[in-house]
Amino acid sequence: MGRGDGSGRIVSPAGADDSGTGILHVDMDAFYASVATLDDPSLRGLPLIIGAPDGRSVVSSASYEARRFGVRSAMPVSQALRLCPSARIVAPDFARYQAVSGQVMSIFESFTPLVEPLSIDEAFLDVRGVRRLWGTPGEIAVLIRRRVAEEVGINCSVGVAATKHVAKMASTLSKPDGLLIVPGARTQEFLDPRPAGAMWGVGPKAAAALQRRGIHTIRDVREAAQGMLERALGPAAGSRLRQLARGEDAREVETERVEKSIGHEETFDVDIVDADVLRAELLRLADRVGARLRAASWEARTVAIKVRFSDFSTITRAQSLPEPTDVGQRIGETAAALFDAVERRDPIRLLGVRAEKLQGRGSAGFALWDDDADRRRLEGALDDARARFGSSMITRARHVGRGDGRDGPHPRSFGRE
DNA sequence: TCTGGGGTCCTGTAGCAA
DNA sequence: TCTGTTGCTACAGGACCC
Repeated sequence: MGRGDGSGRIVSPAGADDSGTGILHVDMDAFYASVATLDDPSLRGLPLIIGAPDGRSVVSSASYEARRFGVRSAMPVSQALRLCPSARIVAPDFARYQAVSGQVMSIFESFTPLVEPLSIDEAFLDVRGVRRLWGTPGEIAVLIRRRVAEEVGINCSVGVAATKHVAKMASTLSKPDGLLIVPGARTQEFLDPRPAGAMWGVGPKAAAALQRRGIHTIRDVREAAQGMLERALGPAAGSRLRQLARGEDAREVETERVEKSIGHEETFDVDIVDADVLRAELLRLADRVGARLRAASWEARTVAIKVRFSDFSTITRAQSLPEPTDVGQRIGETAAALFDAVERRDPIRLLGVRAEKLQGRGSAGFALWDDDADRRRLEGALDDARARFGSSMITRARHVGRGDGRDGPHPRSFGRE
């Protein structure tokens, strides 16, 4: 089956049976690399790696030409270059990806209002109610693929099925530039022979836990005793997986999604020991988190920090606040206090600050604050932060994902496609 | 070989109150 | 008053997703 490089691709013939379906999963092919090629046609046909060329960055996306060499997302760029020395490295341009994503999502919404963006480059569509307007789900999938190619200039793959889970699996199998339809009545026949690890939500750990119990295929999952699955994966995941293996997936396409946390983290070019430098870095991250909270009119009830040491071990610490806040200084003070309470003093490669348990502030922006004292305090804090951290007192890794200084609203995930 | 960044969800544990 | 149970919340860690 699909290994990310297009091998094992399965597509449906024209006019294939689409009875009993209604959910589409549309996924852009090698999205970042496709946008790079769109903007610079001389890159077409070349192995491309989207990522920073140096530091500790990883591959955000790779063209299919690069994937044939074994290059994969999330692989260190240095390793990717060893596998494919001829690859061209292209720096990511997230603002551009966002713009192209907007174009694509608009096309989806011209077919149905029931669009659930999953990330910058993929979405679920419920087309059950628009049959009279546009045709059957299979016909709509063909139209969408054509329009995305003609109007945006990039390829996408579409899975058509009765449920989100099966549609998602189908689009993965059809990549690149494919369409795979799984008629409702043939859902089980489609699922049964596929590896358990191909199921959405089964990562390497869960797949290994299943393998150890002799569960290799989705049929094995379906036939396994509920108790055994729950022991292997926990009660929630065990029971959910069994349902998915039976083709049962009642999740609707949801158009509204509420963010639950906002955070920033940074990996340094070199590991840092100096506590003052680290504290300053925490305050800088907290300032950015506060700015995003205010931009979104959210307040956070909990502040969490993440510390990754030189040996890659990672700890998190969190503390709830007496009162919710969107002020960077308050978040920074809490983060610094959490950091000071960490006893381990090994060199640190990454720091992160996250605002959790978000709640609406009920008003947007600075101007609506009615408390002048708060406003002066924030301005003072910002001035202080600018004075203290305005200059580049430490070197940081070049960022492949967000964390490049551009704050603002963004979809659920932005770093990798 | 040396592992980014931004998220969500789940589980286990501990403390607290009824 | 003490003990055990139950339920809730907070916190830490980990798996997973793109």
